[in-house]
Amino acid sequence: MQNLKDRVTIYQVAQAAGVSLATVSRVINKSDSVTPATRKKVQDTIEALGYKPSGLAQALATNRSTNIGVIIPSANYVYLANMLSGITEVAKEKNYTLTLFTTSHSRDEAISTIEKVITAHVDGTIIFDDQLSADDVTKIASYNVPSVVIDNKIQGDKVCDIRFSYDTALERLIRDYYERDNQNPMAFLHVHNAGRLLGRCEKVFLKTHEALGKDYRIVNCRDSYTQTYNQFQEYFKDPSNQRGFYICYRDSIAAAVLNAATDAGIKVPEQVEILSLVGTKYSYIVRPTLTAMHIDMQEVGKRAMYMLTDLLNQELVNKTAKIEANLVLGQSTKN
Amino acid sequence: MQNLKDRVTIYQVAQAAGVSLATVSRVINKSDSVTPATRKKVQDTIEALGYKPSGLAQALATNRSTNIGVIIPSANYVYLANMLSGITEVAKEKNYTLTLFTTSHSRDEAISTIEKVITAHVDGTIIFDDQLSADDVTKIASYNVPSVVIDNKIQGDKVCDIRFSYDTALERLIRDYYERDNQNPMAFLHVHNAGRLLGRCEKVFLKTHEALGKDYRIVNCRDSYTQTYNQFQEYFKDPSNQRGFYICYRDSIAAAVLNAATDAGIKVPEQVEILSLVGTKYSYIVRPTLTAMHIDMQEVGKRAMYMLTDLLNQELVNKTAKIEANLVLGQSTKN
DNA sequence: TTGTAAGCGTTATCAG
DNA sequence: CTGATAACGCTTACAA
Repeated sequence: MQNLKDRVTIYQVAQAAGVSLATVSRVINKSDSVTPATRKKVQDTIEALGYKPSGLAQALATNRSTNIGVIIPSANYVYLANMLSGITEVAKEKNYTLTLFTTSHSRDEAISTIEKVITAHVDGTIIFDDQLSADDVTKIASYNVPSVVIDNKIQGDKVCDIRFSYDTALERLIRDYYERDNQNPMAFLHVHNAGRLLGRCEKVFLKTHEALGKDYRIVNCRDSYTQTYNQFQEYFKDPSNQRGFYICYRDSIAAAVLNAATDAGIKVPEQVEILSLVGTKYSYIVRPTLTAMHIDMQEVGKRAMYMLTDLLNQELVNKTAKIEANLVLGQSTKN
Repeated sequence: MQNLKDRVTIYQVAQAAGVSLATVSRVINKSDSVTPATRKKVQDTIEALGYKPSGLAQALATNRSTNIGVIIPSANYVYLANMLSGITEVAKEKNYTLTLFTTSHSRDEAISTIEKVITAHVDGTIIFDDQLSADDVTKIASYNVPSVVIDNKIQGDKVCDIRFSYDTALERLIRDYYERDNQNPMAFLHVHNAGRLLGRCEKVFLKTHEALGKDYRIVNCRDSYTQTYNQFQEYFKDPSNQRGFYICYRDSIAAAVLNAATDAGIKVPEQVEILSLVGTKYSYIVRPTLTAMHIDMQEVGKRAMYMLTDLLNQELVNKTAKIEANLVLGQSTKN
């Protein structure tokens, strides 16, 4: 244990132990070809000097940083935090370190993120970000960093993906609703620029309604609890809005609609029904509980990290994984 | 733009541009001493070849990784995600990259995390983790990596801290409660190993009750919504528990108590009052809304990152910052 | 089994 | 203003 400013280097250890740096290197890399005696000697002086190898130098020499990059729009969403948690778990198991890149939902940030990822010299990336296109991912891959991409259909030499499937569950839910002879049109809360996932759901919503020949509503709103809450306080003043089924992006938005309704004395689910598309644990913490589509994001994170390590070891068999969203019924819908 | 496997190096750029690598280095480092003509020539071939400098090599040469480590128990808590979000924002501004280290609430993980942080060669760390002691932080500092420590009183040559203060607000809240001539004893939900913050609050709770000569209760529970919810479903069956004031660690726990109460037909706040110590936005999403102590963790993250960059630039004036928790009244308490 | 020496891709100090 | 050349701390053939 030392207290000096400068790091102890492998060279100093070698000198103190009376061996060459190659031998020290062999010891820290657990190479077998080294006498127990010298191994011990080296280990002791490593201990005595408090030597820790420089990951930087190792990475430069081996061309492996044991570091993987995670690209997300922000750390501030519960479902992303859940995913991050799953990633960290497996990363630890596989002895990788994580570096975080956020794009703040902006294209400009996304561009500069790509640069950063490349100079950062990560061994691979996990990407869950709507700002990054297939071209961007290919560009990253062209610098020899493989990626697993979440919620985007991209595959290539060094790219695999994990896709979410909401289609079946969502379509069935819509059909079921009208079969229970509900005549109030469903409403879809459209959030501008909220990304692919919501976009795909909206498409399913539209298609299914067209197929059924049913009317529907699109309500524009923001991706913020407070703003949506305020908006729906106004919205629910109109009696014609006080009935119907509202499909919301995520728990916060659904909760905003839910609270605006109940705070205005509207009965949920008797008058107004609500669905959250991206459910987290908050869907069962609010009252009434929210009916929500669930995907275990922690599991997605783990899966992504496993796929990535397989990809890095060139032993990945399946280049794509599909994860079905699960409808969990709560008290915010009638059935 | 190239598609080859191996990275383009500075040397290849130099050769292609017909200059020495020193010149290329000057160009990418925006050194002034280089002719506009050659600068352009170099920049063009950099563009043409799609060259990105290796951060690894730069770090090794300059002894600066422009990378800071964040040490937290898990990414899976909302308030930590908020903090992370604040950190990323400033990190981006200051051109630092973030690497994430999680200790999973375990001492063993914490130990190995220290090793990892040191070999990772980060320029500094932000630590919000109860598993790391002052000694651990000092050890990290002895390897010449400065730290800002959150919610722990540690200062040193290269260490500064940000502390949370709950004492004043909490004590006043308790005194106010009994002055409103409430005779039902308050209850403190004790979570085993939940860390310093809760421990300090418990101490204030005990001291204030002793000073007032009031009875109190300690209820043991787990740091999990579901478990606490189940526990309190049982707990509230006992009529003697159906009155009182419950002080809970964080929103999830408070919501568990809240829901267990309301689901059992107990009136909140008329019969049972509830306080959350670590409030997040979920405290105003549940119904009734939760009275909670709030600290803006996003702001804490920003502040931490600012302190760290100041520390790194040796221009930090104040080695410690204190942040007062803010009591925000909701519907879960009477006043 | 161990040591020597040539990289890994930069920066930085000299001369020129 | 530009070009050699020596670090930076480590790994890894190749020799011994």
